Amino acid sequence: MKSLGNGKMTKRFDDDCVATREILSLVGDKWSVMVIVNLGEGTLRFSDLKRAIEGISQRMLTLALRGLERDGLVTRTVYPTSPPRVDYDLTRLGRTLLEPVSALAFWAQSHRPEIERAREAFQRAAKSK
Amino acid sequence: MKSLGNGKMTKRFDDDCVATREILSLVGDKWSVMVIVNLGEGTLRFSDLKRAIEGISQRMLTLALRGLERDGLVTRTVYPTSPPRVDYDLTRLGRTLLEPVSALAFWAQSHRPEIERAREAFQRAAKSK
DNA sequence: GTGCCTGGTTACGAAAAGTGACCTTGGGTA
DNA sequence: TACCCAAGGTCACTTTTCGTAACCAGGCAC
Repeated sequence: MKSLGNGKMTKRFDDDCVATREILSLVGDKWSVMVIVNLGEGTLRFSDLKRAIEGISQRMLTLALRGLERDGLVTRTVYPTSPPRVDYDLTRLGRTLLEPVSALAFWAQSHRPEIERAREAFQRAAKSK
Repeated sequence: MKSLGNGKMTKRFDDDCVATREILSLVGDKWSVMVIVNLGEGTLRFSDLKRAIEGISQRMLTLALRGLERDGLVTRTVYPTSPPRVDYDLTRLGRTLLEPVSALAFWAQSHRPEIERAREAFQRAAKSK
């Protein structure tokens, strides 16, 4: 993703823009990111993930996992034991995503205070306006 | 974002999980990502962005820009000319986000074919099931 | 049978995304 | 003067998606 070096850009990026956006929206989903980061540690079961990702509901976790599975980022392995047991893992492709996604998560964590300050400042500015 | 090295993880990450998620959802928004990547090139006007980001509507661009402005990632400069002119720029903080976000956009572009193949395979698997 | 466990699915209300029409302020033009 | 345009929005409305709470399957234990 180098600069296009003309100060106007637009055109070259445009071509892939729609498709890229579609893929980004996969990643952009906050739950998916959390799933990927957690699976970066290794295999986890459905209930592990549910516990690990604070605030996620069963449904949202299911949807996130289905999406990731569909896109070939996560594998789903069912053991027909009782009670049933389902393991989730990152695929090779999923692991390639781990690095950029972790970088993003790290950025989010480390710049959180700055962002919170900016939000407060914005609030104040909006109020006094 | 290093491994927690215990194969279970969860706890340490949990603490910041909710807040991190909130910040990720900012970035995760596909339109915001596109705005940031485009502004990485330099100053752009509202209409430049609208043209550059294929498929975005006026309203969605406005909302994305407001969100980014609120979070201190972009600045908005109004020139009271006629017709009015509004410049958008990344802030220092916004530029720190450029690198991880570009990495992600690059990942999305370069793995697009793989993901598309995975989706097709998933479709077929679902159909035959 | 009743209850409990995991890993879901369904039903439904709330919130957000997305769309199209409209507004404003000045300038050009006919 | 009346009309139209351009930039950068906003508003009203429709469609999607999110999120919650409840329920289901099926094996085991009591």
